[in-house]
Parts: sequence; C-alpha cells; structure tokens
Amino acid sequence: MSTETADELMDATYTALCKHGYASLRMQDIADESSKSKATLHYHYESKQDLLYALLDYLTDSFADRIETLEGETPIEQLRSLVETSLEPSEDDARKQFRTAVLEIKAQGPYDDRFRDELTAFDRLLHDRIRILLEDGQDAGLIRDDIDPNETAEFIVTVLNGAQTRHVAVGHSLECTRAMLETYVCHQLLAEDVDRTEVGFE
Amino acid sequence: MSTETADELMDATYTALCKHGYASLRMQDIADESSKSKATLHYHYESKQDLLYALLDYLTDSFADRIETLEGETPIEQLRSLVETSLEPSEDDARKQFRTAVLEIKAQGPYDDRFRDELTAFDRLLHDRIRILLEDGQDAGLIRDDIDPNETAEFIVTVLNGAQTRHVAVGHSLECTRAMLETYVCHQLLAEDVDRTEVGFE
DNA sequence: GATACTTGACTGACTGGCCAGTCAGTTAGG
DNA sequence: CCTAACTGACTGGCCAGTCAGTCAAGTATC
Repeated sequence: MSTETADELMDATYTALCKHGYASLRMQDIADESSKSKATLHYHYESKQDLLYALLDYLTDSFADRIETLEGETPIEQLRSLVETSLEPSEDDARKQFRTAVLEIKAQGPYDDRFRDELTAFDRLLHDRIRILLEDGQDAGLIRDDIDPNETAEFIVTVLNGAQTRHVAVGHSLECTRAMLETYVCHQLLAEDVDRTEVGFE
Repeated sequence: MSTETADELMDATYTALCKHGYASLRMQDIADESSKSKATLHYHYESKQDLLYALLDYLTDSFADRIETLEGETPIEQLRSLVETSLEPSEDDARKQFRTAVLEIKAQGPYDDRFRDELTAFDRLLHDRIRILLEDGQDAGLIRDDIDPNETAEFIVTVLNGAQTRHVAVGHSLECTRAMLETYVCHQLLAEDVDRTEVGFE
C-alpha cells in the first residue's frame, strides 16, 4: 500500500470514527469518507479491528510528536500548555466527538488486549511527559522539592481523564477543571519563593 | 408486573450487563440470568433500551440511598468514606466489570439523551453530596473558609471519574488516586488549626 | 359447583434488517 | 503477460423484535 493510500485511509477512519462513534462505526462509513470501496479496506486490512488498531498506532505516534515540544519558556508554562491542549474546549463538535470515540475505546480496554496496550502507551506518554516537566521544574527551583513527580504526574493524568470523561458523559465544562488544576498547581506544586507572575499566574 | 418480577429482571439485567458489558449485551443474555424468556422481557419492556433505562433509574435510586448516610463522625471522615466507596479496589472482578459497563454507558451519553439525563442525575447526586459535606466541614471549622465548596466538589467528582476511567482503560490503581486525594484534602482543604489526627490523618 | 369468558403473564419459533467479510472478477502500470 | 490495487455483488451469522399461541388465575352466569 502506498503512503498516500495509508494516510488517506487513516484520515477516513479518523473522520468516520468521529462522525459515527466507535459503537456504530461501519466499514461502509469509513469507505464513504475515502475514495476507496469497503472491499478495498478489507483488501488492505485483515479486519475492521486491524484497521482501528492501525489508527490508534497512528494517533499515538502523532500524539508523541505533539507533546515532544511544548509552548512556553519554563516547565510550568509548558505544563500549562499541555493541560490546555488536553482540555481545549470543544467549540466545534469535532473535538468532542473525538473525545467521545476515545472514551468508547477506553471502555473497551478490558475486552480487547490490543486496545488496552495502545491505551496504556498513550497514558504512559502523557504521564512521563508530565513527570519530566515536574522534575525539570524542581531542578529549576520552580516546583517544591517535597512533592513526588511520579505520583503528582499520575494525579494530573487522572484529573485530565476525569475532565474528559465528565465532559463526554454529562457535558461538564472542561474550562472549570482547567481552572481548578491551575489553582492546584499554584498552591500545591509551586515553590514558595517563586514569583507567581513570572510563571504566568495572576 | 409484580414487584418480585421487576426486581428479578433488574437483578438479571445488572448481572448480564456486568458479565457481558454494554456493547455485547444481548436480550438473551439477560433472559439467561433470569427465570424468564427473552420474549417475556419484550412483553414487559418496549425495547432493550427501555430495559436499560429502567436499570439506570433503579441504580440511581439505590445510589441516592447509599450516599445519604455515610460512616464517620465528622464531615471529613464521611468524605473519606464516600471516596473510599467510590474507589474501593476491584478485588473481585464484579466491581471492575460494573465500572467498565458504566464507562461504556458514559461514552454513549452524547448519542442518547435519556442516558445523558440519567448520568447527569448520578453526577449531580455525587457532586451535591460532596458539596454539602464540604459546607458542613466549613461550618464545623474543619475546612478552610477560603475554598469554594461548589468548585471543590466539582474537582473531587472529576478526580473520581478520572480514577475510574483510568482503572478501566489501562488498569491504573484506584488506591494510588485515593492516596493522592487524601493528600489533597489534608493540604488544600483542611483548616490550618485542625489537629490532623482528630480527623483520621496520620 | 360447574361452565364459559376474560385477562395478564409467559413462551418457542420465526422474521427482517444489518453488516463484516468474501469472491470472482476488472483495470492499470510495469 | 503478471501483479497489485481495486470493486460490486453476494453470503452467512447475529440479534432485536414479533406473533400466534398456551396457561393459570380470576370472575361472572346460571
């Protein structure tokens, strides 16, 4: 399969997944989003599951790239940027639909080993990135030395997951969680002698 | 329909939902868990969806009862008890399977108004209960006056959601989140002049 | 107290629609 | 030619929902 075709199919799968959701996603929906027929999808991919696994790989890779370089001078600002990306409001439907599809897939984790592995990779990427930001923050004297970067990163990842789940399930505001997380970072994590305004706090 | 039959069908639906998950739940699975036939389920309930809506009502009611009275003398201890119930480890599979099914249903929120309404009721029950505990804690002088009980309750509900999502999706430990939440309460919420040992902190 | 009628609960067997996956081809580039 | 890419038409399994009936527990009628 040519790279263009592969990319086209990944795009089509992504679009169809967002549009229809995981549960009611049909191979025909994916074909409809591409220039290829349903039979062609089966020609390139063993099964519908395989196609979805390929999409998850693809998304994980692009997520890894995206969190590599973050906006902001200090680790604190970079952390803020990471959080803002994760909790960016779904003004257009597209983002919320994607988050919904991801949540559907998360709920399939226990039934599908491959999904769980992909989700675990995703989770770990995010966790490790945050842990490193916290460690960098400690090295720069911006973050208290008495917090555990590992556990704190776990906590932040959990909060991000919670915000996304509630956003999808009950329409809860992402912004509300973002604000609480900002407060948490400012009061619990920031070293006492740091000038708040220097790291973007009011 | 007699109350016994109704209860039996709710039990059967609950058991089948946990055993098979939402996505692959068939009417036959539910019938298999009860003494009735599949056709009887359709006799009592318009559709499979209706049966599930009835189950959610049933579960929401029993959840409301359960959070009414919480173990513990002080609001702090009661909050701890509520958190522990929400994050009780899934030593037996049953609890994890139920959490998985709930997550599957949460991910259906955007596609099903009735589900979203039920989920919203559930979310609000939990949020309001926590808000009241925080307010009681403020009245008793146990919790800082400068935190907003409403926003803080939102934050805690979000953390609980996140813990459950990660637990289901990637098998992340619930205990780990429980511990971080304990620290959060102790450092961010507890009033400064409170003797930590009096409210169960080490 | 026997007979017929009614009704609610229940069921086995069936149907119709849906959809992943298959297959026997066609087409185009090398 | 040969092969990889591609396709329309088809198939088989699955499952929610339907239907024509059974059955037992009333309840009215004589």
